[in-house]
Amino acid sequence: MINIPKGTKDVSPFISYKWHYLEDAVRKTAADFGFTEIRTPTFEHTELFLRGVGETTDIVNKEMYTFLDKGSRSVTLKPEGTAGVARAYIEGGYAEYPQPVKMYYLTPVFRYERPQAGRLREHHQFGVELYGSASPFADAEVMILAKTLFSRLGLTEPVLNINSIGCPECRKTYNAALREYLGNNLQNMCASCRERFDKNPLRILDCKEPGCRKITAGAPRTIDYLCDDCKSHFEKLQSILRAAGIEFKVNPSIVRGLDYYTGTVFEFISDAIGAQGTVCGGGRYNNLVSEVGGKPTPAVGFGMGLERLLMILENLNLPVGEPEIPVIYIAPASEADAEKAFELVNALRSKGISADSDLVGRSLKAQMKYAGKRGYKFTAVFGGAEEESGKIKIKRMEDGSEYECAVSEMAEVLK
RNA sequence: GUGGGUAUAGUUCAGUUGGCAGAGCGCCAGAUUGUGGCUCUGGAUGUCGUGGGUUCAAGUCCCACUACUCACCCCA
Repeated sequence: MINIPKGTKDVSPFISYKWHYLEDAVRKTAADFGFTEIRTPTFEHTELFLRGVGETTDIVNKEMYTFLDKGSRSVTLKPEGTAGVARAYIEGGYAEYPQPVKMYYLTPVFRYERPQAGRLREHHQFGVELYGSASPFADAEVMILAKTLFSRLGLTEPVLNINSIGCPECRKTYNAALREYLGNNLQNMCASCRERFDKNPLRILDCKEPGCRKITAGAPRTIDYLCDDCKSHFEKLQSILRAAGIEFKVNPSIVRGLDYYTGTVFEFISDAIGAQGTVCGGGRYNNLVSEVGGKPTPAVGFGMGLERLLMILENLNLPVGEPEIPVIYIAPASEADAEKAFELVNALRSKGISADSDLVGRSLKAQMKYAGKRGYKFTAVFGGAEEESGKIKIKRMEDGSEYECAVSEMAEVLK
């Protein structure tokens, strides 16, 4: 027996309708906000992620599925969706189309990690990317899109946390202030924080070690060191969100784990799915396009974990769609009627009515049992009597009521 | 990479001081020959995760390995 690779999941034929439900809601919402779909390859040159995501990040350092192909090129299964979109934006000359360019994607992403609740090695993300606008309205637009999707799915719960980590200019003065503050306490912090001190001190704010938390509790906050531009951008964003009636809280400890973020960062956090509560994370990344070889282009977007989203819906007993079962099951009355019933089913299908019939030679009673369990809305028995009279009784399984009509008119009746 | 828990039928799980492998759910069939859900009857399905050890005897005790799972780190 060969089993499924660690950290991956099948979507069985009995639950795939839940994914269709989610994906339909996602596509509809994205379309309503003026975003159109972009599809990029499942793997890219490794170099793209090194430069795009950042060489100091955990994703790049220890989580990528990287291998040499048969031509000795180093390629990597995408660990996130944004870098590939940036590459496509540059390579496809999207900057020559009317700006801003608003894109969304649905894609599998791959990270080599220890799986746990809400974390897989292959998971699926819905993401949006808005290129060519530096306005805080663009930041707000992607946040409102996410919030709208949640509401449409019946969710009030994931809380929007926002922060600003500043542009490279404010980052310089902030890092200096943070290092100065931490300097004396450095020997009391955990090993990884001591490492972060040199490479990326900002990340220390995100540490969950109780000892480090104590120390960072009074640490300088990025929002207190923003330059004038970043400050007014962040304030304007908040007033836009308030005007839109979007609840949020400013959370100075949100710093995000990807190096491309500048300025606004945000997460939608749920407490319905255990330790991995971030269902959506994103922000602004004005340096990404130039970092991977394009002209400087302001951009903002987010990634949303679909497995986590589905888990939240199920844990909160919210609707997750309906099984996709044909409208009607036609039962041959006896073995002799199998051929005629088979023809009838195919005639209905050719008129656009979804229908099924017996494929295993079961008794009529057993067929009804099957139809009941599988959840067909209607059933009808087809046999000698129906063939002679040209009439058939359509039974509504919900309440057992029957409606008689001509066999030749079935398709119209079922519509 | 680090730590805890678990591993028995398709699935959820019992299995006592070591003594014939079990239940619920599901699946298949039937309950006077053309109608489901309820009920009843019958049936199929096991390398007890793998390998070793102790013992007259191991699902049960010991060791190793593997897988799964939760948590840390980090992230969706």
